[in-house]
Amino acid sequence: MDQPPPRSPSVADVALKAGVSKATAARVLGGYGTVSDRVRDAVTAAARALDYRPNELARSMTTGRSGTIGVVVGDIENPFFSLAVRGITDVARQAGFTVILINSGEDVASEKAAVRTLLAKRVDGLIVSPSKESDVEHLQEAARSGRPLALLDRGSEALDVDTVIADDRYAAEGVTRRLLSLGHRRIAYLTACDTPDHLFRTPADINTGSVRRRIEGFLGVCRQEGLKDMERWVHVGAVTPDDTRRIVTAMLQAGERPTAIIASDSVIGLEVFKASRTIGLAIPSDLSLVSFHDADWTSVTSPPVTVVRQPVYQLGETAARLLVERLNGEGAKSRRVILQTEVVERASVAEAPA
Amino acid sequence: MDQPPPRSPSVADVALKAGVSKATAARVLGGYGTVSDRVRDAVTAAARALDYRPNELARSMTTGRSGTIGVVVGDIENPFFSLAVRGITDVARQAGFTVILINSGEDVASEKAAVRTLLAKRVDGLIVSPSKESDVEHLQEAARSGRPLALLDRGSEALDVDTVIADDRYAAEGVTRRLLSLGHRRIAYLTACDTPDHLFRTPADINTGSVRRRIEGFLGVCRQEGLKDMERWVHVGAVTPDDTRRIVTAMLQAGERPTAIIASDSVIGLEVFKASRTIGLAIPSDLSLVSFHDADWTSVTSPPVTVVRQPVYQLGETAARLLVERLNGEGAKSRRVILQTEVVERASVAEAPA
DNA sequence: TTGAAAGCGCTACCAT
DNA sequence: ATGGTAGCGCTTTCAA
Repeated sequence: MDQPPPRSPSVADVALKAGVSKATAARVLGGYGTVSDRVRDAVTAAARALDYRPNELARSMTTGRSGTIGVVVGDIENPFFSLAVRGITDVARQAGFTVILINSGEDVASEKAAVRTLLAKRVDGLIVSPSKESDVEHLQEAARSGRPLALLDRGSEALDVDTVIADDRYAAEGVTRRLLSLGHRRIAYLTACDTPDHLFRTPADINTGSVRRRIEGFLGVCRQEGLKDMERWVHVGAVTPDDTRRIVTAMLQAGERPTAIIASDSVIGLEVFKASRTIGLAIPSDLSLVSFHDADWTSVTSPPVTVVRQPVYQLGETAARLLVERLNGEGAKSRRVILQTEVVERASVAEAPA
Repeated sequence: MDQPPPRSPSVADVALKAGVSKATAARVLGGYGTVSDRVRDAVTAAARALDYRPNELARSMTTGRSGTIGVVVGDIENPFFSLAVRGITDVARQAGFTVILINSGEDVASEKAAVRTLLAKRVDGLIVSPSKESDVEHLQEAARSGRPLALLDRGSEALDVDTVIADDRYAAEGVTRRLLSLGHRRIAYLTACDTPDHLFRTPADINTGSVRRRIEGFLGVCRQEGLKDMERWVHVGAVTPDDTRRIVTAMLQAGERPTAIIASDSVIGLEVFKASRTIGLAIPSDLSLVSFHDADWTSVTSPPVTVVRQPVYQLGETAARLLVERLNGEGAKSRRVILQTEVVERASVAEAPA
């Protein structure tokens, strides 16, 4: 009548019940080696009777593979990342891997902790969307530890690892040229990336690779067209919707307000849309708006929003595929994949007001 | 000059280098037991020199705790789930747990596989948003296996476990009454939940708890008001945006079309919005729309959409908190938490057209 | 084809 | 305070 410790049955238990050795039971349970049909049946029956469940932990201990990949993104709540993560999980699952997800909040310290945790849990590989391109020693370490690493949406020159990004610079250049051709001269770029003093001076201030490239593209085209000092139109620190609202409102109510705004992601784009409406500025007659990320709602607003469509799902999918290939021992040198974007012209962009 | 196997250093290695026993090194490395300051320093130094990384897998093997909780949701890409998952991960992280995420695609078979995988990986606990209330033996099993389970957004009478849901029935009743009072009689309810023949007959056809309760509320109020046979206005199978578009278009172009539509989530709501616009039906004069889930974009459309605001983040947060408490040995009997919703009246609802 | 035994890296218990 | 040692559940030689 005493309670035996409710330990779940192990191979040893199954072996005992099946009347074979632990090794033999393990062979059929683990699906390796060779066993006679009779023994296989006996073991299978015993396992079923005992409701045996393999312990992946123990398996991982000896094989050295955990069947897990760690994913670190800024914020799963952001539709950009949730879509990318969907791409990752789909590929991972199909390849027999499971995904551990950690949000970094775009904070390097958290990101480091996340990577450490993941490494400690012995993930087989990592997919990281590094919050800072410059601060990557922890990633370097991960890579050196022998665990494959793939970078998502943001690269790093310093890191020789598989990388999947979009053609951000090119996209920004295109958008900027279009705006310029419509007569816009006061064009603002608004990003969540922040600097210590919340001020922007040079692209070097921006640590997020994808965003830095966009700003470089934006600034470059402006310079080409003879516009100078456009740096003052780059606004950083739109971290939360509240931040964004504050920044946009200030910007739009200033003496010399922008005639066009480029939003670095759909969450920011939405806030710009809201704020301009609140202030009473009409899009696109008073203000043109272009947003990165073709979020699903951007086509139903009035007016619908012109966006840079990024292949977000594929970004995740590709990163996962590269990683899985590497985990399977394929591929020698690291690959950098650049996925193409596309500008979806809708109705939030018009000629600059006189 | 020969390569020693690039095995990462273990406690034994650190102990050797520090000139202490394995047990002692383990004590400082694991942060348990007591050690002299001198020894602690020596071990710490050795660990640093060797770049020692604890192996959580091994630790889990002996402690029986993996520091991981498994989460199974329908689709992380759906803003509802990504927000709930954010709530979960925030709480989990703070409590020192890491999250393994699996999408079920609202498919019971996938859900079962997911639970099995998670159990095999020896997660400490599970949070599941069960795709079917009726089909829960795998969850029963999980619960019986001694690993705590918490249900998210959907309950099950059959399962005596911690559950966090919203007051769906109440919300649906309120929305229905409001519509009725505005003269609507042809009110459609549109959900992603599907039935084998894609036809709805009775709430018992709907296996997703939250949705079934809403439909019961909807139907109940209608019946109360003397409307009969409202079952024919319940449409199922709006799984993908394409499905939704097809269903909505057919419904709106039928001889007797609804004057109001209740969308079961924001993804569906968005599609209804798009489709009605495509068809040329004006919201709210020709068609009233109410959507569940106060997605961020619902306030910027023209007209803005009236929604049932669910405390989605808190749903996840609470589920995680209940689970963590249970993991810490607190709480005896299972708790069911019902979070309140709120109808946010915007401008997509008006009197029924004559 | 099957079995015995070593060991993965760690914790935990019992001595000292 | 420190060390010895027995496992955790599995895979993997090596023999038989």
